[in-house]
Order: sequence, then C-alpha cells, then structure tokens
Amino acid sequence: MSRDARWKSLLELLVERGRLEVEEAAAELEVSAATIRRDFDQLAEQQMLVRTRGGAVVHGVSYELPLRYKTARRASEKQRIARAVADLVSPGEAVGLTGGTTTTEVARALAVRGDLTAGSPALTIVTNALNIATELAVRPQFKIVVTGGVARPQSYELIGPLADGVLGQITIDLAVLGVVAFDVTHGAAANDEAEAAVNRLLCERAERVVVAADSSKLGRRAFARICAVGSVDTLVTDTAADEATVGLFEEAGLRVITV
Amino acid sequence: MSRDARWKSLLELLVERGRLEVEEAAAELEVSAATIRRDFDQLAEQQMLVRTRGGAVVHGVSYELPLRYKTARRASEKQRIARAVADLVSPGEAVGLTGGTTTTEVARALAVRGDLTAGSPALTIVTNALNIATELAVRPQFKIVVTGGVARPQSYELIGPLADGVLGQITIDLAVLGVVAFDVTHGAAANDEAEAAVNRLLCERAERVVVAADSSKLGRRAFARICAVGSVDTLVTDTAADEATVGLFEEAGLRVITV
DNA sequence: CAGCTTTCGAGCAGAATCAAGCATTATCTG
DNA sequence: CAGATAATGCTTGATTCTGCTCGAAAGCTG
Repeated sequence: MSRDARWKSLLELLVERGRLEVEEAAAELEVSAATIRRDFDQLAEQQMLVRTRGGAVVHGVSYELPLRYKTARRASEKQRIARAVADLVSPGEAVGLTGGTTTTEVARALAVRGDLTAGSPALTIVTNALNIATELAVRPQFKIVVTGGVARPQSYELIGPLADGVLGQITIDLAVLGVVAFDVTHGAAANDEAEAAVNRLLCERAERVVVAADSSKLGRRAFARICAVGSVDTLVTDTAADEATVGLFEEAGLRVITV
Repeated sequence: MSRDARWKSLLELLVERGRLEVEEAAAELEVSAATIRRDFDQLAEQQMLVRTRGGAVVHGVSYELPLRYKTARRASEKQRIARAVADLVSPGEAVGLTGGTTTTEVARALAVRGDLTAGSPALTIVTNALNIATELAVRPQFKIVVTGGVARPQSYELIGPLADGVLGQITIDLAVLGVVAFDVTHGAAANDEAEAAVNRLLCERAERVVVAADSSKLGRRAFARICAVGSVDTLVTDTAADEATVGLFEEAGLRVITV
C-alpha cells in the first residue's frame, strides 16, 4: 500500500470516527505501528490532524472530508457518464463546470477528447472548482476562466459574492451541473446554499444545461435547491437508474441519456 | 512504441485508475522501468501528473508531497526565504500571495506554522495563483480567497480584467510578491505584462509589501514592471546576495532580511 | 508519591526505489 | 550511405521507506 493511499485511508477513518489509535490503525491497514506514528506526525505537521498520545483526533471542527481525500465511489459509472457528457460539447464552445467528483471526471474526459486540439482555444472552460481549473490549466487547448470567490474546503468550490460578480459578466453555451440530488418535483440540489447560489447563476448564464448525476442521486432531495427541473435540458445518468424515474424526467421534457 | 503513443497511454491509464506504479506501467507497455521513470519525470515537469515515490498520481487529486521539489531550482534557498516571509505574518491577518515557486513555498511554510491554528480563520489568504489556492484550500485554518480571471498555463496565475475587478473589492494587510527581477532603479518585474498588472493591483491593496526573491533575481531587469522600489517595504533574500546590492536596497529605505 | 503499563523516539537493517552514467539501438539529416 | 542525434535499457551507488528493537518519557493506579 502506497503512502498516499495510506494517508487517504487514515484521514477517512479519522473523519468517520473522530479519533484513531495508532495500534488500531496499524491493524486495519496492515502496517507497523511505527509507520502509523510517522504518518500521523507528518499529517499533523501539515495540520491535517492533531496528534494525541496513542493516536490522533480530527483537526478543529471540520468533520466533512475534503474531496481530495475521498475515495471515489461509483468511479466507473462516473467515468462513463463523464464521457457521455463530454460528447455533448462541440469544438469552440464555452462550457461551464461546477464542482464535484462527476464534473471533475467530465473535465478529464474533455481533456482526452482527441478532436479538441485544433483552434485556439478549442474550448473555453468556465468553472468555480479549483481542482478542475488546476488540472486543466496546463492543457494548451483550453482557455480556463475561473470565477473568484472563497474556497470551500470540502468541495474545492469557489463561492460567495465575488464569484457571483464574475459570473454576471460572462455567458456560456453549456453548463454542466454536478448535483447531490435531482428530483422531478424538487429540482436539482446541492449540500450548501452558497454553492447552490453559484451553480444557479452558472445555469442562468448558459444556453443549455446538463445535469450529470449517477443513478443514486435521482429521486433524492437535498438541502439547497439549485434550480427547477424545467431549467434543465439534458440528464446524463447510468443504466442502473430506475426506469420509472427516468420516465418521469422524460415526461417533464428532459432528454435523458443513460450509459 | 513511440514516445508520444506511450505518453498518451500513460495518461489514459492514469486518468482511468487515479494512480499508476512504475513497474506496473513498465509491464503493461512492455518497456523498461527506467523509461517509465523518465516519462513520469517529463510529464510531471509539464504538470500533467504528480510524481510520487513508486509511481504517479493524477494531478490535482492527490498529494503534492510537501518535501519533494525535484524540479525546483535553488530549492533550499527558496525554503529558507519562505520561512522568513512566513514569520512576518501575524495571526488573523489577510495576506496576498502572487504566483511563482517562491510564493508557493511561502504558502507551504504558512501551512506548517504551528501558531496559526487558533481562531477562525487564523489567516485569510488572497491569491491569484491556482496551485497555491488548491494546496491551501484543504487547510481548515485558512480562509482562501481566489481572484477570478483567465489561467496562464505557464505559471498557474489568474490574470485579466476579471481578476482586476475582484481585487478592487478587497484590502489586505500584507502582500507577498514573487518576482523574476528586482532592481533598485527599475523596481520589481515579471515576465508577463498581464501578470504584472494583477501583481501591481495586489500591492496597491496592501498595507505592507514584501518581495521574496532569491539572490539571482537581484539587480536584474525583466520585461514587465510591477512597481517601483519605493512601493516595497521589505525584501527577503538569501545570504548569497551581493553586499553592495543589498546596501543599495537599504539606502532606498527597504528593510532587507537575508537568510 | 511509587510502581506499573503504555507510548514514544531514535537508531538500525533490509528492501524498494531512484538518479546517473554508459553502451546499444533507432532515427534523422544531408 | 555516413555521421550525428536522440531514445532506450542496463548497471551501480545512493536515497528513501518500512519494520523492529530498546531505552526513555508519559500516563495511570493505588
């Protein structure tokens, strides 16, 4: 087990339980206690946790794990969805991407699309997600426009009035929305209201809106509503989606793509 | 198998799996481990992936191990300078960081400063550098404010009118300037005029301005001027700096710290 | 406060990984 | 075709990581 995988597991366990003992972690990850001690010390130096005698506790009050340390769930579904979303994009367009694991995969799928190398730029990407911007910034075929704002550690998204101000000045062809819940009656939703506000603004600036959501998100509700179903043009989800649920979205006028 | 094809395969495998080991990749592509290592190093230099011991990970998702700076020149000087700059910051302040390798080290030095854990937030960081924002975003002790703008691939800096607009709305205590040249008569300078413009604006919004520059930058000139010497309060450089040069800066009224 | 247990930190050995140099092969150029 | 250049594979010495041991320190108990 590599060190970064180990660190990721340690932080996941820590966030889950609030406190983690050296011996306990050593047993679960099947490495020696000395290694765990060294890991804890290094993570503590980076302020990712607080060292205690015998173990470690989470740092501060933040109990939500930053995206960076989460092991991706449903990774293959997300990648299939991402490829399908990437196919909806035409060369030369301006595409908006919100934050989240699915949209990050969309960014990667766009990066490896072979036909997007010509033109300058082949694609303009507008995003409020730091990780997406960082990953795509080195690709010469993309022009990356970042909204300003305050970074939300859990999702890497930039939020707040600064982001709203920047978004007010631009227009895009296609908005790709990563959501935590998407329901016919309650619409698309996020966990954080400031995040939802930025995402809503991005939708309003777009000609077409695509929701990228694996089937576990469908029919669910979440705290902060982004927009109504009527504002969305296309839904891309995986084949595990319930047929009845898909039917409801289609009745509501959406084009549904299952992959 | 040509190098281009190999690089393409490597990146595809990496995107698919998130992490790729040297030996594993060597076996799959049927080349020697030495070649894979060289490929990884070259791709890492182009920021297409992040090198780890034993393999590589997708850029932006996993760690940049804080103690590994293979490509950075003058790494130890930069780290010493960075620590000294970090010591100029008091808890609770708002600090602005421009882009560049030296300022990235300053960000890391701030992250490991032990006395910055109390309060919420202990420090507000304003930056137009994507890599700095991404690295610091997961630290709960910081509030990260990102200027919007268009990403410059070479330096990860956000530039353009969107960045200017956001900076006009904020005020900071301390601006840390990474420069490519700093001369008594010609002032601080960057390679790109749009970058210089954003940096200039950041200085204007700050009460104190610190230039962090290793000794090779002193007495040099570069294309795009950021500001005059008189706008700078403190210069932090390494002990290899020429004494006469340092004297000139002190005569000009700067506080010079050599480490 | 004394005695016991647990945990820590440092040092060491073995294994894995890396960097650099060199020989060989492939590719390009005129 | 000859020479130059670049890429690849192999070898070697150095570095890093991991697990183990042992004395010291910290915490617990009575």
